[in-house]
Amino acid sequence: MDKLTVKQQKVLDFIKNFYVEHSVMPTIREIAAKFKITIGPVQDYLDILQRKGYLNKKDAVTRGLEFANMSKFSPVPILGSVHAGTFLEPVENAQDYVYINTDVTRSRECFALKVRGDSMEPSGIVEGDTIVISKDAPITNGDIVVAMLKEEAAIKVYNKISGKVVLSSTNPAYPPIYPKDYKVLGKLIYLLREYKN
Amino acid sequence: MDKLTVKQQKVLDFIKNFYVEHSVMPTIREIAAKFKITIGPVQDYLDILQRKGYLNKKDAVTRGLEFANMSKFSPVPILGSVHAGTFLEPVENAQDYVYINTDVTRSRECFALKVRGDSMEPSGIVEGDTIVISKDAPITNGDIVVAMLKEEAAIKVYNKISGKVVLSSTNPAYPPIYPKDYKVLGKLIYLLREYKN
DNA sequence: AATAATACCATACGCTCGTATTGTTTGTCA
DNA sequence: TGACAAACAATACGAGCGTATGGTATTATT
Repeated sequence: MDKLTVKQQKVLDFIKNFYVEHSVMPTIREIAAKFKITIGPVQDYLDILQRKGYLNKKDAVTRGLEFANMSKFSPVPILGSVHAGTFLEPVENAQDYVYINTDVTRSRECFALKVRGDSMEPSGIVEGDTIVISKDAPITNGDIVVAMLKEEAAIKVYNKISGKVVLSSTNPAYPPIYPKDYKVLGKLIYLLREYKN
Repeated sequence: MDKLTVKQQKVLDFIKNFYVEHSVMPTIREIAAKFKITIGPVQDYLDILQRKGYLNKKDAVTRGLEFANMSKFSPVPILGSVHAGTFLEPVENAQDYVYINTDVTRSRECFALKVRGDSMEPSGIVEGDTIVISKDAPITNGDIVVAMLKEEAAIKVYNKISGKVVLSSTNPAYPPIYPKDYKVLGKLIYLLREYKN
């Protein structure tokens, strides 16, 4: 990536700060006003910042600038909670979302769950955590998955050993399961934990 | 939060999808075009979605819609890593950021660290996790903090019992410390973990 | 000394934007 | 039955937008 002059860097910094503060990109004239210059040179700056790879611009779209390497966030619905490593409870307010970097979701279909219980505690998944599950990521041995067992859903470690599927908890208090009927809802790809107060 | 009619929900969904796809909010006329209606009713929809608490709108700002419960993200610099519960290593690329919901940081000054080692494994903090530290959140007994001990930094549980400060790991392999010289760099407020393939 | 890149001014075009206003139709609920 | 909300049409206004063009002055680089 080409280096920027001091002024070019200042323009880019302003755009970043503006975006953090307002959550929209500035218009050309807003940038011009900030630096007390006319819109002509701002067009130059935007051309340069594009050419050097720091920005993208959507043609003829107001506030249509984009940071070249700032990934986008997409809303992932929080569908329910997995309780005590056993059953899944739907959440009432289906409008609840957690916003995840698209680098992580990679445009896969995802949903999120709240963790209840301690069945996965030894692998660092504890009560209250928000876990993001991808519905269509490929699953290999050792992956952590959410699986339906009859009418119950649980967070388990998936292993297929010589054709036989084992679903195990990392907490030894819960014995491994060799299920006849099961359906893997998805694979754990991300975890969020907020420490409150 | 007031319930939405089917049509109102569709409009809200379109706005969400548009945002995910284009990373800018649609204009009134773009919404109108999508539903093949005029801009009058779209104004009605936006008023309703605002009144019912799903959207905010910046006055007279093109593409100035905002999701009411989608908080903004602010960049938190990843300053280094905490290795094996003992020392802190600065990260070379200071341009590395993790984007955190401003609901979480609450405009507090924060930084992020990569976790190395297993000193906090029993409390669900494992190797590779990204932890977000607030420099100015109040600290009370039981909080997890990053503390400087002489020239070393570590993740520890903070407790002050009858005037005496104890810094302990949750992994019993590391004995608790009753430090003479120490400085608390900040308090753990958030944790991110990506499960890579 | 010549060339190129940077950093600026000035101005104009036409379109798109949010806003505002007035009105119609349909359905729901007290 | 009467009131109200929802869902739409039609149109007008002025401001703001991205774009384009054609300059000048300064500073590096070759």
